[in-house]
Amino acid sequence: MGTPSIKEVAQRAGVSVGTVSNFLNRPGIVAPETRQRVQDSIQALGFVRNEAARHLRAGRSRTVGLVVLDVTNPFFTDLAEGAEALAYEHDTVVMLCNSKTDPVREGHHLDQLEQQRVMGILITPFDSTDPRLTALVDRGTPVVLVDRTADRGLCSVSVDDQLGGRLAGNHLIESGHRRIAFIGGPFTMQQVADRRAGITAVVEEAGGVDLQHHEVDVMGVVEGRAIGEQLAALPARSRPTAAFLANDLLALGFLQGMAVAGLRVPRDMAIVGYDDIDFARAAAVPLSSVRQPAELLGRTAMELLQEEVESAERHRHRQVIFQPDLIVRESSDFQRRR
Amino acid sequence: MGTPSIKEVAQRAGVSVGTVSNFLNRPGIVAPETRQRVQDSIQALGFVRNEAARHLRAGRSRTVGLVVLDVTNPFFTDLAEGAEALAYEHDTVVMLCNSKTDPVREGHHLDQLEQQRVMGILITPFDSTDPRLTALVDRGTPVVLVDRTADRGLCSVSVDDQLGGRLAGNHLIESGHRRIAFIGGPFTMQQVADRRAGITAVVEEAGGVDLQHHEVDVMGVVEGRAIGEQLAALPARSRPTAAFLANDLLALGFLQGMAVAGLRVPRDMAIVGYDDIDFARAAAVPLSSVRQPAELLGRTAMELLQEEVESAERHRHRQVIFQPDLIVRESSDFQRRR
DNA sequence: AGCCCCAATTGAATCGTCTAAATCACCGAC
DNA sequence: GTCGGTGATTTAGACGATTCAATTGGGGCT
Repeated sequence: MGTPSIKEVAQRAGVSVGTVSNFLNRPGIVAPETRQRVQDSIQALGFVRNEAARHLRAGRSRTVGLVVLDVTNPFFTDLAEGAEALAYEHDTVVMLCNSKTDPVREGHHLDQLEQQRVMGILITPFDSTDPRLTALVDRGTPVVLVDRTADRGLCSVSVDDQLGGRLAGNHLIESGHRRIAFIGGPFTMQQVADRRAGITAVVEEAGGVDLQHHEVDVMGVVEGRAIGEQLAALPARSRPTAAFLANDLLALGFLQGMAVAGLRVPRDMAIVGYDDIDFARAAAVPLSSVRQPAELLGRTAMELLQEEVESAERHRHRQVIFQPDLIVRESSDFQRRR
Repeated sequence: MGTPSIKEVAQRAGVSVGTVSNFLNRPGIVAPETRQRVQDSIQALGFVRNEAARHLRAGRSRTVGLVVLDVTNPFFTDLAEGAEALAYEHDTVVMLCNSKTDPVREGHHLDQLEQQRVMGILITPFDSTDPRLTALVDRGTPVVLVDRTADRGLCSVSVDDQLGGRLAGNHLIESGHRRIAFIGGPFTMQQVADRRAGITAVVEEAGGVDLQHHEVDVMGVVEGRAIGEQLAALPARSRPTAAFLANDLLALGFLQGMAVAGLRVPRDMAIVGYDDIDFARAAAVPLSSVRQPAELLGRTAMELLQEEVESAERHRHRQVIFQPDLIVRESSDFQRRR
């Protein structure tokens, strides 16, 4: 009635279940005409392998969990793309989970993934020091941090966010800006904190530059626009002349806010975003942005995980760190006279 | 060594596996102090239920596959939100799969989901007549079409796309537009075809209106902007004065294209989008859009699926159809004198 | 004392697949 | 004609949780 099992396939083909299993896993050792009979039987019955049984038997699932902060952010889908590409080569499936920057949702997803005994988890955690993560590892589920640097016993793949912040800051300072806004949040998130630390450092080194900080709960277009309108409403004398946003969605929103308020970009307000997502380039005013190699991040994270799974015991955790690049476009391409 | 099983929990608590299972599934029938002992044992060993084993025994998984055309489109994530909310109430997990409007990827996801014996699949298919879908159902995996109307033996949840097209078309015609562009694609996709049919119908009814059609491969911001720049380059005399875009991402891109070309919206070009995603409202020029109840769609689809799974045999497939609403905002709010 | 009943617990069978060891059939060589 | 060998196939447990029929141990009642 339900889906046929290997047993029924065997029966119809007049062989034992072992042979069918061999056909599926080691077709080479099955005699050609037997192979044909089994093949026909599978076809006729519409047999589909039962992954749950395989998994139970193997003790390990063939899926990898990928938990990201925001699936609507192209940065994360590009990242997922990279991870999936490599997973595909390893005959492995990726289960995409959206935590929406909410620790409760994140926890729920982790629970589910652990119950499913996933091969491993790639995660951009809300809080990378969460003890839950190491607990997972202790109980046998490998975890690789993505877009976060691990300090303790974990693999991680990240981009030097401090450097990213410095690149953006230097660029704005060199363009003559003396009042700069940093916008991002929550500040407790490591990436945001690092980017902020980067620009803060160069601002202090430069001297005579005023850096103000604006925190948001979620880094989306809507929030960016709100902050943009808020800043635009300030009198020109005290308003920042440049803004560095901790991701491109914020920056795109911010840009919209400027348009609504009638401020020109970059003349009245220079903008630098982060991630360099595809439509940063396609924005009304093409957006300067700190580029991260999203796809490579995802691919490398999956690589580390596969490595960890395969070499098991003698695995040494690694922290891979990539360098960001500043891509200057029209939104910040304006020399401000002192 | 690996994760402890129910057996080890039982041993440590000095009870049988049956009792541990009872504790997990029907705690009420376990004596209070036994319950405590089992609880302690679980805690001490860090026991985590093995979903694969439950699933194998139950013959049915507790996860539902949700295959969407584009996870970066907020319409689909809102939809996913609705589906997940209801899934949560049914103690069920949603596996989000992104087909990226690519039939090959879609097929791969369907294969994986079937091997996992998911409880059911919610899908916005590339092609709703794909025989693969009915094959799935025949082999025992319930399928609910989302944002598509099923003709044959399937449940579906959709929005009246022809009506949506009519609403947009009427609005533009009544505002005095006589040269209108419809932009979307691929035209083979049912929703796109229906929206186009809707506006085509009202255009024909009105008479004296010129409707031109532009097809795109993928409905994203980048494509919208490209078409926008293309139309903006036409001489004002022959250029359409209004555009109806088959989704909001296209419309947002189109709007950017106008800004780049220096055309004013809505004076030089009126714009109506589709889906009414959150940041249609937040765009530089707030976007008129045909609203679909995304979250409700997702929730209802999951409802139909749960219903189908539970009532099994005596289930009658249903096609739920919602009505769209036109939300008029600044991007089309301009009376054009004839 | 004998009986019954109820609550609590146990034990065994089951789900579908995989694997290692065992069996079988067949062939050629001595 | 027997032995060894090879290649193909079968058999018999696992894997971990669930379920249901069977068992145990008290109480309460007559």
